[in-house]
Amino acid sequence: MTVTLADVAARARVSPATVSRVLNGNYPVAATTRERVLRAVDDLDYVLNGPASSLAAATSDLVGILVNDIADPFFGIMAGAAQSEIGVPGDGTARAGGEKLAVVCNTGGSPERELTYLTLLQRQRAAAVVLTGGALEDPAHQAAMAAKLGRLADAGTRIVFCGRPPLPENDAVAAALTFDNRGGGRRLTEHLISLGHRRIGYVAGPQERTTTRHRLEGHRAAMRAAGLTGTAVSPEDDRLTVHGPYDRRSGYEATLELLRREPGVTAIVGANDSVALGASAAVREQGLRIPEDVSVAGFDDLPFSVDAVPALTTVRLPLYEAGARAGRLAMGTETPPPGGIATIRAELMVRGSTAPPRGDRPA
Amino acid sequence: MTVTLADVAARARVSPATVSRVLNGNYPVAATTRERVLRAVDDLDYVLNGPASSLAAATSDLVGILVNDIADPFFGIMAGAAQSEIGVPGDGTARAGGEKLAVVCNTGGSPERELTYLTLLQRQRAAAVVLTGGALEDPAHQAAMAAKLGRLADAGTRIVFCGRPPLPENDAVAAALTFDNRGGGRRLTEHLISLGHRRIGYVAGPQERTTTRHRLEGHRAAMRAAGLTGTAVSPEDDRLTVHGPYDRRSGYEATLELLRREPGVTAIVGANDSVALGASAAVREQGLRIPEDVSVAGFDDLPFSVDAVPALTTVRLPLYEAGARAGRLAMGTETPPPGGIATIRAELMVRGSTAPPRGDRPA
DNA sequence: CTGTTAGCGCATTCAT
DNA sequence: ATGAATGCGCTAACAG
Repeated sequence: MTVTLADVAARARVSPATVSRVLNGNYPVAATTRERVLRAVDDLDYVLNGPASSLAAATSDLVGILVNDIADPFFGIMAGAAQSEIGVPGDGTARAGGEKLAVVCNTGGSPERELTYLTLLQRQRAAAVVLTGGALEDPAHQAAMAAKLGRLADAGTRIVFCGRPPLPENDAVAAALTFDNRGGGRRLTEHLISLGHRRIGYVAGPQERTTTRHRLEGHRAAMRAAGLTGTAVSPEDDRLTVHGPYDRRSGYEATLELLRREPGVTAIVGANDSVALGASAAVREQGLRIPEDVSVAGFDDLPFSVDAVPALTTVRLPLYEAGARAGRLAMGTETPPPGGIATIRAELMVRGSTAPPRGDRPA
Repeated sequence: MTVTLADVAARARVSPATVSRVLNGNYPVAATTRERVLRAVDDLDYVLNGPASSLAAATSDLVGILVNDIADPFFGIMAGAAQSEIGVPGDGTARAGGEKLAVVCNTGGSPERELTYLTLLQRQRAAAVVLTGGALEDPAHQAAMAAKLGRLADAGTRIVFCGRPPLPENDAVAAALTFDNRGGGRRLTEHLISLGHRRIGYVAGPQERTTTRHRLEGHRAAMRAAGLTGTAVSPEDDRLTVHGPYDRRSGYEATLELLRREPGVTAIVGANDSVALGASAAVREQGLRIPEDVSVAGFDDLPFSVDAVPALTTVRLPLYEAGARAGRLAMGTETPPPGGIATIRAELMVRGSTAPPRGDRPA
């Protein structure tokens, strides 16, 4: 019923092996023979049987990209960039083999689903896997991940981290691109402090996530350095920090809570831009103006942040560039950084949503 | 080196066939035997060889979800919803077979890449394919798509459309969920007209896309019904319409162009919410206020639209529900609508970004 | 440069 | 309810 490689071989009057060589292009074949084979492929509308090919070759052309939340442009931008480096030449052909199939898998932030997806990709004998976004800090899960990644690597799957801190013993991970979340968080809060803010509310991401912790640590480091809090996490820190998911609703609700706890806050920092947008809505709903009464800041610099009113002060992460680089690393078309680890700089973007607090002036 | 089914069989002291039956669960196996097999699976850390399994069974557990732009939440929301219905039980196990691997493929809006991805999924013998978003109206591409989808369907791949109009002769497509873009566009413009607007600029999406055309047709139908334009596309229509990609930058630039062409416009409609956000920025940059001087409206009601200032009047599409339903249709866990086609309602959301034009009052 | 041969690991007959 | 045998379609030696 379905056309096989043998059918193509018969029509082109060559052996199946020759057809295979033409399609995979990894072997010298006479030009005229190649032509004949390709014509037969087109004539018969032949499509390579991926499973058979993968079985025989003991590797597949599948590349998995794991994301925490596919509806969040933070991940969409990275995933799209990675995919554009990995997959699909875009000339519509794909008659032959060799094209990678870059696919995005949405874990929804669930550690179980993360592991399950890795198993599924292992089952498919994936050529590479890119893991984006922060990791869960639960020791049991980290151990399970390390074990799973080790097995994947042993089976020949190349593993790349993008926006995720490297594992302690990362024999498995070929390369890790990690964002300077701590530095970005610190510079952002330093900016607010230099404007004169002293009581700064922080709407953090979910607990036990590396991204959450690093951004918060940067914030607290800046506060400490300015003598605004103790050296350890103090009750004061806790009172001005609320955790929640990385979405606008969390920013909205946490900000209402912060304003209730401490009406004297003059600035709210969101763990990311979506949170900051929700925070802005809450601030306004309380009859306060941005930035005159309360400054608001975010993190990531997603495309919509510049269109917020007023434009959102935030920390820019080069998501597209990082994703593209991760894609090239997964393909093996870029040499890994020394030690397999590269830290990607986070740049402070000062815009209209932050200003000196009422009746104050910059330091 | 790598553990195979035969290894599991040896350890469990059963035949390979029995192990296969346990893993696929489609066959009666004694409880004690099953236990023994599953224990051996865990002991050996066995992972099914997907390619071998797919080759023997002539079908795979891969499900593809095609999107135009993975960085756009419009697609991310639908894809995430579909994926949550299709894949990954989330209990972390996935020891056995039967789990579907739902993966998202980013075409970037390119018709060639769309076809290439379909070929790649065909090569993998995908169990199902979900195509989201509008289609290109180029006849050559449509013919190529119809042919490709036909071949996929013949090979046993279930095909579902989500937010895409059905094909003329859709034997191949199991089900098509299509948004009422025309109706939504019409109701939105009717709303503006009822507020008293007469000169309404329209920032459309890219040419030759069904979504673009349908939304624009709805807009023009409302204009015509109000006697604000001729029955056909008139020069006037053209003068107040600018096409561009579905992003904020397009909205920004097109709006500057519209304000230059016709300073008397009192309202700008964006083809989607991102475009509307860019339009808002442009309007403000010209020193005009929203909605006092110029009303702005969008389409889709993405999560950030309610946080715009003022909150964006738009047309709500139930993206999550549609994606989830498409996922179930792809899995075969929901019966297709009569005729295989269902139209999904678009709901007008009136918010603060639209108001009567200066010195006017509602009709 | 090309043909021949022998599995890859599993699902599925058919037996029992 | 379980075991034995066959072949899915292709790639990768190995010859020539």
